[in-house]
Amino acid sequence: MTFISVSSRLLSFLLRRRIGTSSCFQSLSIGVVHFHVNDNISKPNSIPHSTHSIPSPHIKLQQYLVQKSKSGFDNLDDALAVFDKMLKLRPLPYDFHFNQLLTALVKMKQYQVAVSLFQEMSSRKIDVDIITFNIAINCCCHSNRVDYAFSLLLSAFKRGFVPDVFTYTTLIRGLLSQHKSAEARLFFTNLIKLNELQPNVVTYSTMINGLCKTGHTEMAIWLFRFMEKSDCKPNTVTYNTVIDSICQHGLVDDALILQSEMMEKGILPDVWTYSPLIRVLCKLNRWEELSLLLEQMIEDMNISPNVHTFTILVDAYAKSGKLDDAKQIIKIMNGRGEYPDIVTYNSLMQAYCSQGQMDEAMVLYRNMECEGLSPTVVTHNILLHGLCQLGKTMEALAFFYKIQELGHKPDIIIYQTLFGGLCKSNYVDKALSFFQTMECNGLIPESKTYNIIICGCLWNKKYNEASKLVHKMVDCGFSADAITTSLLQQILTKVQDPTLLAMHQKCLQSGNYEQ
DNA sequence: TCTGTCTGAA
Repeated sequence: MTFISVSSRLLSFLLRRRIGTSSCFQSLSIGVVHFHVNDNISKPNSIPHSTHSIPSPHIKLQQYLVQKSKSGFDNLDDALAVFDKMLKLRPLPYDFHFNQLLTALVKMKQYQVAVSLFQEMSSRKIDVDIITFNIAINCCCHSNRVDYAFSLLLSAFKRGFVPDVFTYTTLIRGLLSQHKSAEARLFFTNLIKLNELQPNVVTYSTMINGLCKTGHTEMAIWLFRFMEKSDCKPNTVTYNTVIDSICQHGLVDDALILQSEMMEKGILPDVWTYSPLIRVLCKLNRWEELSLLLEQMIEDMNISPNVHTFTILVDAYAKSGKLDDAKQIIKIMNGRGEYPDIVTYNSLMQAYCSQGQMDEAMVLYRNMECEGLSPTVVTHNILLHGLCQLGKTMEALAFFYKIQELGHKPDIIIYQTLFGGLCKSNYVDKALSFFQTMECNGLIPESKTYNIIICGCLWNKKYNEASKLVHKMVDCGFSADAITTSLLQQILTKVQDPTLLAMHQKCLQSGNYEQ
């Protein structure tokens, strides 16, 4: 089956299933919370089961915090104002309330603020429990301060708290997110050996994900199989983690087998299970299987694609030159209440650019801003690349300056695109001068950066500049890629220049060609 | 009230 027939089948299928937008955006306005301040600083030791004995401001606070810990505060100042009021409230709110406030901050990803509030609570000797510690430890890990997280573990011990499975799972994730996978593995196994940790499905899934992400896929699969034999069975998240990792390695058949396995065991897949599979099937041009999988997902399993899933499809259509189908997908998304975001638009913009429809891409770029979507460095790179591909080098250069005027900092990929465009139009001197600017701006060239500009120099017969850059590149631990090497060899068949020969020698010495 | 996948674009 061809991509075209799958695409029309899929489109009509999605159109048939079009649903209205969700009407669940009800206002959840909460009245102003009034706090009373008195001088009674006594605090009950345990949370009463009946609300009769709880002062009214505490009940309001509880209701407010329950809602805010689910939805998050509108802004940080509101959260801080509530914290200040809580500090003045007498009797002091329960640790439970402070935990809810900290949880709300976590929802807002205000990890460092949460840690500051925890410190403030500690300095004021406000009662906390192991959950407060767990939240603070988690915040440290999210702020890449796993060292501080461990020092909090130590203070928890000192204060007589017994760390639980949440504490240890959080710390294991912290270590893994800091690429300390050996330490995480040691910590995990030692805790089990010492009987300090009875891992639950989250602990195992965390460990498996960390192993996958740090390149220890085999170990991850071993742990996954071990789990299957244990009392703690893998759940949807565990399967999703492993399926995603297998897909990342392009082993879609293994991933599909695992997906069937989970369904046979009665573990329900979700949108996270399907998205990596859809992505890899698109990438491998296995359209027929893609179509079947989408049908299974939407019709059999009643799982609705989300913005990520749709973007994978938009991107697949865009990359196959099916611009109309990509646009059709966006219409379907709107109809289903899944609104395209910046990533979706970037894919669409790329489709316009690859079709040479730069004007359309620019219109989309401007409209997008009207819709409140802010362009990213990726957006700018797509447009810059589009202009360079069309040979509109001066326009590309103007665009490059304009985005900086608008306050966007170019990244290494933007510079690479620019170098490629300039070299292609024989403005290699300009490229070399931008290369210097780039380095002055603190951006460190990567292998690809060097290779692009070296090729540019070679094309333009700037052999001395090319030679200097080859030496610099090799000294930085990079090597010539296949394109640079073959270009060099091609030139050498015609020109027997000693600089070129030395350069070629240097390239050969630098190890395997990077593909 | 606390822990996990968070997938999509250059």
